[in-house]
This record gives sequence, structure tokens and C-alpha cells, in this order.
Amino acid sequence: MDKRYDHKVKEAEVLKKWEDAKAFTADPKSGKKPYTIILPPPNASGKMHVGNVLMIAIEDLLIRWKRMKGYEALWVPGTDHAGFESQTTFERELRVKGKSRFDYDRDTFYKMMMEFVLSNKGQIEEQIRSMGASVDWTRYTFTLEEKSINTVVNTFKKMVNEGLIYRSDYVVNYSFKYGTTFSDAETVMKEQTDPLYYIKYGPLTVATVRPETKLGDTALAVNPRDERYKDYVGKEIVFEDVTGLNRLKVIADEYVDSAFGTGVLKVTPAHSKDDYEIGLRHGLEIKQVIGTDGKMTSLAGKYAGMKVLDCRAQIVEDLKKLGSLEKIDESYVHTVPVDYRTEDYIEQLVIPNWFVRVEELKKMALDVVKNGDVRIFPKWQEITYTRWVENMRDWAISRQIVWGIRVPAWYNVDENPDITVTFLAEGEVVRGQVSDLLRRYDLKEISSGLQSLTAPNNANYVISKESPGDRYLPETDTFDTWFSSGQWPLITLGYPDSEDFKYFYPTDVLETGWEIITRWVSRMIMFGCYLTGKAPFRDVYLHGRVMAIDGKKMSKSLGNVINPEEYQAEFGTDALRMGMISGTANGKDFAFPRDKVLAYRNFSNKIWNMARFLIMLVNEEGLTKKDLQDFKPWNLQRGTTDLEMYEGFKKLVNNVDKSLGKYRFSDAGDFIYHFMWDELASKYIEEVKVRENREDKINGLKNLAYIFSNCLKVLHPFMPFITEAVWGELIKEGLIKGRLLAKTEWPGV
RNA sequence: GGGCCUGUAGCUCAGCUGGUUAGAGCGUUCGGUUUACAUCCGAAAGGUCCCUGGUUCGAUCCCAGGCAGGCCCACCA
Repeated sequence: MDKRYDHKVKEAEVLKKWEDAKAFTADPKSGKKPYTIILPPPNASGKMHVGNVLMIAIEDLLIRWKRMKGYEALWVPGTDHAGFESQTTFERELRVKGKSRFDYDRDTFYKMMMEFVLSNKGQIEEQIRSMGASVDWTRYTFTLEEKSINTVVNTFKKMVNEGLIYRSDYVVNYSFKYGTTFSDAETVMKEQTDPLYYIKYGPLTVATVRPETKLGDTALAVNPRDERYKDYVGKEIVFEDVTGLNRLKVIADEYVDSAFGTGVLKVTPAHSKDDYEIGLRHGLEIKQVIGTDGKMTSLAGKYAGMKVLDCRAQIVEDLKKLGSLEKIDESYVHTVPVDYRTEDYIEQLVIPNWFVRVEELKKMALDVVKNGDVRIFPKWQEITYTRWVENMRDWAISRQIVWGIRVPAWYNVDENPDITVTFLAEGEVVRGQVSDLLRRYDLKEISSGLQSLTAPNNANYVISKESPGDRYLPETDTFDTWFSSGQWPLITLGYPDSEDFKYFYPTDVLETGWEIITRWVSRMIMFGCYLTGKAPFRDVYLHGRVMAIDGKKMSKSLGNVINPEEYQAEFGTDALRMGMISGTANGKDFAFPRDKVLAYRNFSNKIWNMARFLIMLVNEEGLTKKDLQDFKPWNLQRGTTDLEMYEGFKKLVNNVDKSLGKYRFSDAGDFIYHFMWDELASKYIEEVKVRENREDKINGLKNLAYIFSNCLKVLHPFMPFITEAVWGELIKEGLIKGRLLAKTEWPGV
């Protein structure tokens, strides 16, 4: 046995052993009880971060534990195409080469993206492997492979047939920069200071930060109880506006806060969610003055074609000339929605989108949690979940990006002459209504150069994965990432009729970071309930976010990002895994526990040396294989430290089982650490080695060998590499028989 | 504006349904080559458990209020 434990060498050897033995391939015909975890798929083109390490450490711990406890344990690995994020990264690379996505048609761009992602995909897979994750690679799934697309398309079809899908003009969060819609979950509110303009509308004055949207005003609103404006309600006011003589109706709506500004609100249904809803209540016209290109539309009259901010400046000028600008409050602080990743500006726009009606799905998703079919750990996160699901509005599932699963709709160009398309014809971007374009271009030309298509809400469409005929153009929107990843447990297990699905579904635990409980967990529960009638997992365990060593959020600009590979290389994978596990207990965010990683590196060394010493003593006393393997600790004499140690070990196993059952990972780890180090090494070994009576000493050694090797089993799910390596050494020296520790049974006590 | 979480040794964190000297790792101090391990062994110092009040025989743990930090949700133009 080597004098030192060289984790780099040993980890590689152990990995090879597991792989050669195909140790983690699960069998639905095993006849055992299944235990299943689906790995939350990391970004396929990304790199592993410390959060992934914690996730893998926890899930591997559970899986290895249950596997040893006699379950047929399945852990399904996968990677995510990460629609928006990957496309953003890729476009950044294109920009370096002086290109952009507008230089390519949709199909070409998609293929380039696929190549880009596939070329990067190996890295994260290798990193998962290097962590010692006992995943079943034979079941590896990528979110954009055929299997995934088929499931998603079928689900969509079913939802369309059951009336759960509709198309609507709806105010969505739209990013001009990325040219796509964002879901509410992808935006955050940011505080900023903007001028608040007080603008005269005839006898009334309205306060607004966005004068340019006045071009889309279709009413003025006041609170029904506001005495000041009582007489105006229901009347039409006529006034000189920047576009000439204008007339607007004054309506009364509870939404209006009399205390804000002047108590009069200009209603712009096309460019504000709230106004949109007021508009619905009062049957107001929707006048869209800002287009998806970030410029004013033709409805903006003389301002058409101007960029939003230029238009704002011009309107302010024009209002001044007109004498309609009462005053400007320069220090107005308010919150605006921005892109949660980049904090980029988000515009609220009305565009046709695909929606899911969530009323029914919400109910199912709430019920399974309320009635305890799904248990959330830590328990208090249940409140976050329930509140969010209760308040969920219909879900906009279409995204105007290429990298994702295309919404499988097709439009017949003859039936829908008014769809707008953008396509590439001999290097030129052409945009227009399809009926016009068909006079100049062949449909094949449009189809092959297609970049994007916008169909009106009432367009006829056919749902199909492949083109239904010659005269069709495809929808170019793709699904929101969460629409497909919400079906991940179903996709990976081969819903609806595979052997795996029947045996392994529903899964046992979903383990992930709390920050995606709303975005992801809720959607998985919805889809699981909707499609199978059962929630996709029994327990949800939410871990906290790993902060930098200084306790702050990791960020490149602060330079405090922790690269797990460095720790893996320096301290060993086991130490990194267990250090992180023992650094957190109840799902709270926590600072990266560097000291704990160090402590468990030392622990690895301790274990290695305990084994060396044990082997040395055994050889010294000339104990044979038979001596050791025939040893029965339950025959030990009462009142001896030997029996005491054995009892201590039994208690340890008990404590570990209990803690793991309650998802108290760090407790379980602490129990083992202290038993092995303080009890077994510092007390027991020290005591046995100086025993005078040879028979006592031999008995002690037998017992020591027994307890130590069984401790390796209990420690294995936490620190799989060193335990497997030492286990191999014990076999080699004849102290135990067996083969792989990973496939050994948990000690029965 | 609503809601959630946190505040325990120098640092990072445990402390399960309230009960004798409040724990761990790291750090600090002192002392150690005794059949493995200096990534080790032995010992020690270090805490008004954020503050105030309440419930209780008894509170770090329960309740109320406050202070401080973090997060989530929300339509105030």
C-alpha cells in the first residue's frame, strides 16, 4: 500500500473500475424496489460551477446510499440546451467574427448552434464523471435530442386538442436587444430615477415617465370615488395634442390611485400590462405605437420610424412648444422591469404569442403539495411555492429565438395571406406580407431563407412535427425552455409506455437549488400531474446557493468566483464533495466552506493511514483471511471495549440512516467523521495496539478490521473514491472478500 | 406595499419537539518523532447564544416588539 494517498491517481483508477463493471446501469427487471433521481440538467455548453458540485454530491449521496440499501437505484444524467443563454453566448462569438444571426436563415443558424453546443458538451459530461457521480450514462439525455422533441411536440398537440393552448395578443415583456419575449420569471424589478412629466390633456393633467406612449393612448382614467374629476367621467375631452386635435374618453376605474401624481391616468393598452387590463374592462382600442424593432410604428403618425428614446425627446420638445408640459419632476424614483440576467431594458409590447391556460394545471399543482403527495424540504419553501403557483397567470410559452424546440405549427400561405415573414434572399434580408412577397418570390425561396414569421392571432394553423404540405410555412417561435424542461422527468424516463417509465416513474427525489422552485419545479409538477395524473416526484429537496468565501454572491466583476476544479485538484474530489455537504444544513445560502474541504482532505489522509496501520498490525500478528472473515462481532464479551466499539458502530449506522432519511446530510457526515476519527482511530486503535495479552490483541484486531471495513461502507456514499480505493487494498491484503464497494450491501444492524 | 429567511466562539456554520459544564471545522496558544498519519497526537484559551419585554420552575430554542443583514413577490402610471 502506498505511503501516501494520491487522490489524482486513485480517483482515476476507481472511476475505471466502476465503468468496467458497469456498476451504475439500472435494470427495470431487477425485481427490487426502484429509487430514482433525475439529475437537473446543467447547461450543455457550460462548465461546472460549485452549485453543480453540491447538487451532484447530494444526489450521489442519496443514490449510493439507497443502492447499498438494496434499491434498484437509477440516476439519470442529462444536459440542457439552455435556449436563451446559449444563444446569447453564441451570438457573442459571432459578433467577434463580425457576423450576427441576421446573416443566416433559421435552419442554418440552428445547425451552427447545434455544432457549437455539441462541441462544448463533452466538457460538462467529463466534469460530472470526474465528480464520481454514479449516474447511468446509458440513459443520458440531451434536451434537444429526438426523444425530447417528440415528447414536447406530443404534449403540445394534446394541449392544443384539449383547448389549453391559445394565441393572443398579450402584453409581454419584450427585449429589443435580444428580439424576444421574456416570461415574468425572467424579469426583475430595478429601481431607477427618471423624469416624471406632467402633461396637460385639455383641462386635465397626467403624470407619466413615458410621454412617447401618449401616442397610443385610448382613454384617460380616474378613480370613481375621486370628487375632483367626477364631472369628467363618461365625457370626451377634446384638446390640442402633438399630433393635432385629439379626443379621449374619460373613464372611471378602481385601479387608479387618486393619490399618485394628479390622480389622472393615461391609458395605453398596447404598452402596459395594467392599462391592457383596464382596456379589457372598458372595451378600449389597442393602439400599438412601438414595434418589435424598437421603433415607433406607422400609428405614431409623424413620429413613425423614430427610436423610442428619440421619440420621447421629440415629444417633450413638441409639448413644450405647445405649452402642454406643465412641469417635470426630475427626481422621480420608480421600479421598472429589466432582464434578470443582464438588467437590460424591457419593453412591454403587444405581440401575438402562444399561451397555456393555467387555471386547471394550477389546481393540480397546488393540490399535490397541499395534500402531502409532494413534500418540500425545507418545509418553509412550501409557502414560496404555493404563493407563486396561486398567483400564476397564463403562461406565454413562445420565444422569438432559434435555439430551442420549435413550436410545431404550420401556416398555409393561401389561407393566411397576412402573415409577415423575414427571410434571406441571396444575402438580402427581405421582410413583408407573404401575399405580396409571393408575387415576387417562389415559396421555396422564402421557406429556405426563412428567418422569422409572425402570424396574426386568428391565423389557421396545423400542428405537426413535419411540414403538412407544399403551401405551408413553419412557425418560427420556439418554446420557452421551461416548457420543455418542465417535462424532463417524463422525457428522460420515456413517457408514456417505456419499461423505464412504468418502473421508475414517479421518481423519488427532486434535488435542486431553491431559486428555481417557481420556474422549474412548479412546471414539472404541472406537467407530471397533467399527463400522468401523478406528480413526478415524491420529495423536493432544495439546497441553498453557494456564495463566495467572503459570503457575497459570486460574480466575475468581484473576482470571487470559485472554480471547483482547483479544489478538486488540490484536495481531492471526496474532500470537495463532503466539505460542501457538511457546510450546509437546511437549505440556506452559505459561504463556500473552504475550511471544511480542508478538514475532509485531512480526513481522507486519516482513513488511508488507518488502513495502512491496520494491515500492518494484521500481518504482524499473522492473522489469516479465515481468521478475519469468520469473525462475528456479536459474540464479543460483555464489558469489553471491543463490544463497546461494536455497539458504537451499530449506533452510528442507525444515526446515519436516520439523518439521511430526514435529508440531514451534514449531521450524517459529522457522525461518521467523529466516530472514525475520535472513537475508532484515536481511542480504539491506540488502545488495541498496546494490548499485552496476545489473545485480547488478536480479538481487538479482528474487531477493528470488521468495524473499519464496515465504516467504509457507511462512508462510501459521502466519499466514494477513497473508500473504494481503500476497500480495494483490504481485498488485496485478504482482510475482506468482495469486489466493488459501490455494489456492496449496507451494513445491517 | 406584502411575505420569507437569517443574526450562536476570531472566521464559516451545527444546535432535533425548551432542561445539568452551548458544539464542529478552521484559526489562536502551549506541549509532543511513543509500531500509521505533522494532512499527525495531547491540552488550553475563546461565547451578556442581536436588543427589550413576556410565557415558564427553567429559553439560544416559544410569543410580542425593536435593530441589523439577505432574499422573494407586487400593477402605482
